[in-house]
Amino acid sequence: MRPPHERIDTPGRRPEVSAVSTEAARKKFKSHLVLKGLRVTNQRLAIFEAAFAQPEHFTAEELLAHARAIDDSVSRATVYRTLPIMTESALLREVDIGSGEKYYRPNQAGGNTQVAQVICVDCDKIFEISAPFMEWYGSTVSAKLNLTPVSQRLQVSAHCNSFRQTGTCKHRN
Amino acid sequence: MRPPHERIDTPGRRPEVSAVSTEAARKKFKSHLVLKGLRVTNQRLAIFEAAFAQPEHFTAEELLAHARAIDDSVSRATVYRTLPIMTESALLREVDIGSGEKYYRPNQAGGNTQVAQVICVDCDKIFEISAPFMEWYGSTVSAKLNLTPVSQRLQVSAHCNSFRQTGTCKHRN
DNA sequence: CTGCCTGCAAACTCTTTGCACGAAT
DNA sequence: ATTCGTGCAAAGAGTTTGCAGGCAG
Repeated sequence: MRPPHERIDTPGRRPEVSAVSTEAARKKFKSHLVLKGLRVTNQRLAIFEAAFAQPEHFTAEELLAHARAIDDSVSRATVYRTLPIMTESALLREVDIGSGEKYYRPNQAGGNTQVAQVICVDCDKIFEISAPFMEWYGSTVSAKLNLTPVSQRLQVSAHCNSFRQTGTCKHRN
Repeated sequence: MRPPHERIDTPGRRPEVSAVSTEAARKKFKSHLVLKGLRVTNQRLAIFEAAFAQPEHFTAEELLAHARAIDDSVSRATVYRTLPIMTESALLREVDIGSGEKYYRPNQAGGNTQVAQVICVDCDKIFEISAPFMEWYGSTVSAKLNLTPVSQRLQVSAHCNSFRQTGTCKHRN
């Protein structure tokens, strides 16, 4: 097997959410709300802004904290109610690494949806790698079972090499 | 990409846990307990037997029910305390499909540990497919990030084609 | 006999939900 | 003026844990 392309997001090459793409996403978010007959509330907007200001994957709890910094009336319940809206509209991707809590991340404009994750088991830091072959694999395998593919995920758990030596991970914490 | 080999476990070709392999596993289980200084209790044995009698992936709750049929003194707590012992000794594999509860499955003797899952989102039925390239992928990608690979998982979520038509899945239920 | 193992029930974590009030349209 | 959205707190699901008594070695 030879993976088509690969692009690794390391700290030195982090895809920052630029102001322009955030603006486009904001528009898309509001449109989506209106289209679905949902209301454009300050809480929903604050949650949106907080989500798109995150440089890394974030949890619901982290999102709550940052959203409250923007609008302190935001409640945990509203965060949990807004997250599905944002994932359904493809503004966010949900990343479940099997750690109890789910992570979220703004989707790139291009809809770069075929991504594998490499997870540092020492600090839960998530690296993402473009892996377009996943989609091909999903289709191929589903076809053999007479199923219609919905999504696929590929995750690698790994130890940080510096952890063994220093006892801590430089990635987070 | 061209996956090296593939083997799909369909109902017609289900890898039954044969009596002989169960016996080998039972020996391994007892050895493991002794080696770790753990005690060989009736409850642990009942849980082992129940696990290896399952023809499909099973949950902790299902395992509890079947273990109780063998020894009705088995408690939920002991099931949850025994599962890690059995996964650490590689007798069971843990399969997390992100559905709230974890699934388990006896490991094949050969240590067929590189398996992808295809999950029917309608009924949660889990198909397994040998995918040895996962290991290669994990190593390759980890190396680039200066990490040491621990494990990898590849999962495809899919709709059962018959579900759209009949409204039910023939796989389970 | 000693100390690990057990069942019970309470605790825990993350997420969802019922309800009455409040705000967007 | 409606009706949907909200915060609060309680409920829920799956899993873990503290404790006192029980059984393996």
